Amino acid sequence: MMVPASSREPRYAQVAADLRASIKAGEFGEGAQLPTETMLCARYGISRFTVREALRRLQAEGLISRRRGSGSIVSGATQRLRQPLSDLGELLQYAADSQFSFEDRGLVTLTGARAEELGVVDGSPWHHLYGLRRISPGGAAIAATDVYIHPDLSGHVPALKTGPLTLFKQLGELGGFRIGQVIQNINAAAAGSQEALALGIPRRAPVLRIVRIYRDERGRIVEISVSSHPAELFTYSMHIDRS
Amino acid sequence: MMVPASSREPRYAQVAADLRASIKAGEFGEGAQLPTETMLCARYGISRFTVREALRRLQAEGLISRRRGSGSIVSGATQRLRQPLSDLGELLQYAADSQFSFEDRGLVTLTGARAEELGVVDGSPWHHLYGLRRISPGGAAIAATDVYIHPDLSGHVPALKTGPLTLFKQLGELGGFRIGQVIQNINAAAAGSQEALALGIPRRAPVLRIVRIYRDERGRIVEISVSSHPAELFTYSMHIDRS
DNA sequence: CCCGCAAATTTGTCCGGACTTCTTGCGGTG
DNA sequence: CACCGCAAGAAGTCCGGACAAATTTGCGGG
Repeated sequence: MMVPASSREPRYAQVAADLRASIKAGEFGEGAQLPTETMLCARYGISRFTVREALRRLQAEGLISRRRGSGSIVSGATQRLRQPLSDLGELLQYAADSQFSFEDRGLVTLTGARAEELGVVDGSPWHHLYGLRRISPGGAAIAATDVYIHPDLSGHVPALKTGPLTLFKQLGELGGFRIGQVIQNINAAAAGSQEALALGIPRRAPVLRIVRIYRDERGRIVEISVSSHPAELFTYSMHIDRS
Repeated sequence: MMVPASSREPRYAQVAADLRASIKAGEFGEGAQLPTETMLCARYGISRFTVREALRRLQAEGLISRRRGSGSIVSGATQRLRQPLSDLGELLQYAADSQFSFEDRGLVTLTGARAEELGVVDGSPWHHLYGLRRISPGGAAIAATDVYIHPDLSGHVPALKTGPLTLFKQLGELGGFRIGQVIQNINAAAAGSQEALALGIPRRAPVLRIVRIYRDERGRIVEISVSSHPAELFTYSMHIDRS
């Protein structure tokens, strides 16, 4: 009703987007109560099922919290200060807010501990890229990243462009598949000498290392990235809600 | 029907638990296809709504992946090797698999950068505990943890017990409230001299630092914990699924 | 034997309704 | 004034049905 939108995306997503925009525009301040489910049904002219699906998304994003018998209230701003990256959209958005420049390093073979760490079969070949991520094109690097791309997609590597688009998204469009799942493994490590040089930090300084394994809808590994962030510059934040 | 169970928990949760047990018992191997939604409806004598809610939970846990037109398949075991801790149950379970011993350090006042890091008001008082987490009672420490408890709950601190139960769960039972939300902030840091000593690692060695802010259902901060894990011993793993 | 199209299968979206459980506020009672 | 119980309100659970979109399967033709 009040949400024309692309109509190619489901109704609940349109409603969620509309409510999200309202909240971010300040229409509902921190701690304010959202309209009840019944009221939203009337307002958008949709069933309660669709309203609940939309609210479920917002809750998963940490934007609202809901309590039986009480209502839905907007979560405090402090609770969503930092990068959540807990859903696919946010993960892609984070990448869009920064610039990734890389160079092609050709085929490599992953073996031994390195293969096990990345969860690939020992001795398998991968196409290796190396690059730096920055907030602004001229600024300091916030991460040094090794990327390993499945050799079946090697042909598309020359077409990959530096910029705000994620490599995964570009690969998906070039190869004709969609993102299915991302697994993130996070741990601490001491910076290697190359990393330290690239990031401008002392050798063996602590870094946050994030290994992301990207799979398509069939569960096949398409891309693996290993990012090292200087300890002071990066905090990974996430929330867990009841139910 | 086939799931008697406590009946105090919703039907979809019982079905989810039953399917989870079947999968972990090996009834459906890695990559195997689960019965279709219609079949599960018949098998449990429930509506498709309830089946879908159960499957939604399993998908959120990363146990299965689903594709329109294709079915639900059991995710690979390699995808759930490490600690996910992406839902409340898993977070509590992780704690239950280890032992936390602590000592009471009385009231402290959090100020300045420390207060900001933990997301509390500058100068507010908190009840401070300090302890070590181990896999087995005699083994090496896997984490050094500072815990800050809201002063309103100070009276319950003497009743807290060392062991597998989480402090939060104990506090909830003592204070008569339930868990609502947990926020986790993860970053890398260099071990301080006290941490290094307690964990048996070199000073300034990299550690994974996890700050967890526990809130009750009303959104009030009840407990904050700051855990430092030796880099080699701990990897935080999580998955993100489409939709 | 391979390709393309149609049909069957399976999950995704959406509706309307009913009942349950929890919260909140109101008013009556002691 | 403090306490208790009750009623209204709100989200949670569950049902049955319908259609849509994506995938797989099988059939028929080349």
